[in-house]
Amino acid sequence: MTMSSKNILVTSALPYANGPIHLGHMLEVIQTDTWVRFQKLIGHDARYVCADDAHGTPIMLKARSDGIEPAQLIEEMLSEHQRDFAGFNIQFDFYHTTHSEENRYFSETIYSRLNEAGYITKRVIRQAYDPDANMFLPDRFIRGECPRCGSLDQYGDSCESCGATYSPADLKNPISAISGATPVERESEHHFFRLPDFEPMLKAWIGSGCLQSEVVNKLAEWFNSGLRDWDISRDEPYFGFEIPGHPGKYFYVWLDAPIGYLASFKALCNRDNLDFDAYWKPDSKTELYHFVGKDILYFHALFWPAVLQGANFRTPTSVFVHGFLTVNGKKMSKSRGTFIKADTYLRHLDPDYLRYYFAAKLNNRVEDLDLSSEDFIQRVNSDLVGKVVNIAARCAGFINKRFSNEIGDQLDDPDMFKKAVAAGSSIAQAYDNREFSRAIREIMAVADEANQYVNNRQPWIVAKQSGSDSELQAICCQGLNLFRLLITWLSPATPSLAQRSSSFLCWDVSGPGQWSNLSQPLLNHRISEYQHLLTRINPKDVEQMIADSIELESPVTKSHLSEDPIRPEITIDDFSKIDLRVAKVVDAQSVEGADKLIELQLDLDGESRTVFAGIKKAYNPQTLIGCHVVVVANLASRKMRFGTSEGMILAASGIDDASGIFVIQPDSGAEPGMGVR
RNA sequence: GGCUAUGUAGCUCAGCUGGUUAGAGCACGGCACUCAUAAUGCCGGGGUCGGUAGUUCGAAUCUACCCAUAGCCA
Repeated sequence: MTMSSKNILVTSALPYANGPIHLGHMLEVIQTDTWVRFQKLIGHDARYVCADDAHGTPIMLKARSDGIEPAQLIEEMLSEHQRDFAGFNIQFDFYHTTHSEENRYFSETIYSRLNEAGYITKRVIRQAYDPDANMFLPDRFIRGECPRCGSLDQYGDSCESCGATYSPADLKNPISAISGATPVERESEHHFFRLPDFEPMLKAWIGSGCLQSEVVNKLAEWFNSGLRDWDISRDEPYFGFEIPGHPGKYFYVWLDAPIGYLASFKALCNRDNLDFDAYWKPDSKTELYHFVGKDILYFHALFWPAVLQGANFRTPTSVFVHGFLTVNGKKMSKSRGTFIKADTYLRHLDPDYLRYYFAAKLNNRVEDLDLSSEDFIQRVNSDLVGKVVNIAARCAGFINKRFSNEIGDQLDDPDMFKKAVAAGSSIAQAYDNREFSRAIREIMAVADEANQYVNNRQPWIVAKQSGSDSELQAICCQGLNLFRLLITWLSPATPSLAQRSSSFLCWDVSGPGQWSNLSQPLLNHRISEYQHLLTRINPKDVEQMIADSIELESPVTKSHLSEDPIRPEITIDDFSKIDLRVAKVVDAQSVEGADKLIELQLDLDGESRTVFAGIKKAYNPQTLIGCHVVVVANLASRKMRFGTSEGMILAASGIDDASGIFVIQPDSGAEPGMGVR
């Protein structure tokens, strides 16, 4: 592939700093890293930046529940994320955080440029507010019953059960997921980005032909339903950047997240003395690509180009969208052990296995990709170890033993080698178009030819014939040069295998521009002693990784008996002093001012009792009416702040009520007044 | 519910603008070889191309409807 060197800036979507990196993140980052490594390998100037997305309500709340400052949380996540990416040999030119001075600068700059150009409007909106936590509630933090199908405990924006979408105000019996309080409506002034102003510009951008067809379809859908203003402000308390001149108002995390691409690149420019404007001015000749998952296409293909244009920056050359990762055919799930963290993977398996597998299955369409354990093991073992590494192994022995590591001065079959080299242009094209699966397929076809070649030439026979040394050397030289081709082509996908191969061959196969040197075979060259370049995947390691990933839905870490041991022995006479009776709940009211108590009116076969029970957290008073319960009928009355309790009802619970409260009810047929013995 | 994708051999996937008996890898069966981490090579079995109807001389490939799966609906 011959072309003049291009300047390319590439990004992956910013991982959110409230949780660990998992294999879903790795799919995108591996795709991006492979593409960038390929661009460097064919001689382009490619830079790859990313950052942690460190703002927003979820991070604020996570920090609060962990009992630390948000700044500390995001700092810890940042180093964890960087460690995981490094473990997979992801070669970022810069990895930053959106909680940085560069990002503050660009967020403010972009906002003020948009504002000066008239692209910001302000208006008052009504929104759910948590009166206990004193904050506005994002949709996801409101839970209640679906207005359409009535399913319980659904999010404020959509129902997981029937798929309905609605606004939080439509939810029945809404509660705040933060405090449990009932949200109230409250007004607030918000800042909006006037997206509809950019419709012509966006259509032109889409028409430039660089987007995937699925993406174009999706965008058309949004255009058809009409563009709307985008709400870009949030009220305090919020972890993020305050909008200058508007105390208490913050930039919405989705505004400053993509701005993190500029900020991270700016930090790279500062470090490496690059010209920032050459990449970001409106008429820039450089290329800019964002790799993102299909879930965030909206932000990258609609808001982001418009925001950039409105703020007088260049727009992306393209946005490359990929699908989701599934594991063994299902969505990743913690209870099935298929929610695999990057860190867990690395404890059991070599990163190149996964990188190769993803490359072998990725294409340039918006399709989900399945990581199937069995397929993974078979594919990696037979392709990488059985085919590719095998070629080096079966030739190296002769060179090491018979020719003191000298590869010799000629190929056995130059035409065949030339033909193999020629396959490189189609492979390069496949890589460049992000059709990695095609690239890998074509590379493996050459590996097959190489193995066929060795089989046909039978070096083990030649080795036994006297006077055939130079023939034997040329055959092995051919094999090793074919191996060099293969490993160079594979190096964007399997960098650590490439590195080990480089030291075996004493030749840097993955250096910048190496792709174009392949037509010149390695001759008169000394290699190293062969050592195994890659071991097969042991299926037990995969099993163990999945076993380590299983998280029990409700881990029972403590036992009730150990926390609350059985008390000293009593006699039957002691027990018979307690008079337990069946009673019917006639009425039940929540007690104003008490967060635990319900006031119950009980009927004991004509006798009426008022009992206060500490079960409000677990029971809705209405649902108790009509139930039969067990009451301690001869317990001395007790005066309480809210009235006198004439008895006590029985309920089961753990020592601290955290694992629930369960009222004891007699089996059907029991009548009020019956004794319990 | 609306929209956008996807559905090809046991598994993972190729099949470009419709054109001869539908392909590859892995898995499976047989043979060969022994240089190589039992790796490699050769041969073979296996699919009514999600379903139905239609357009066409001809459809896995185009159209409509249906089924299943995934996602989006700010």
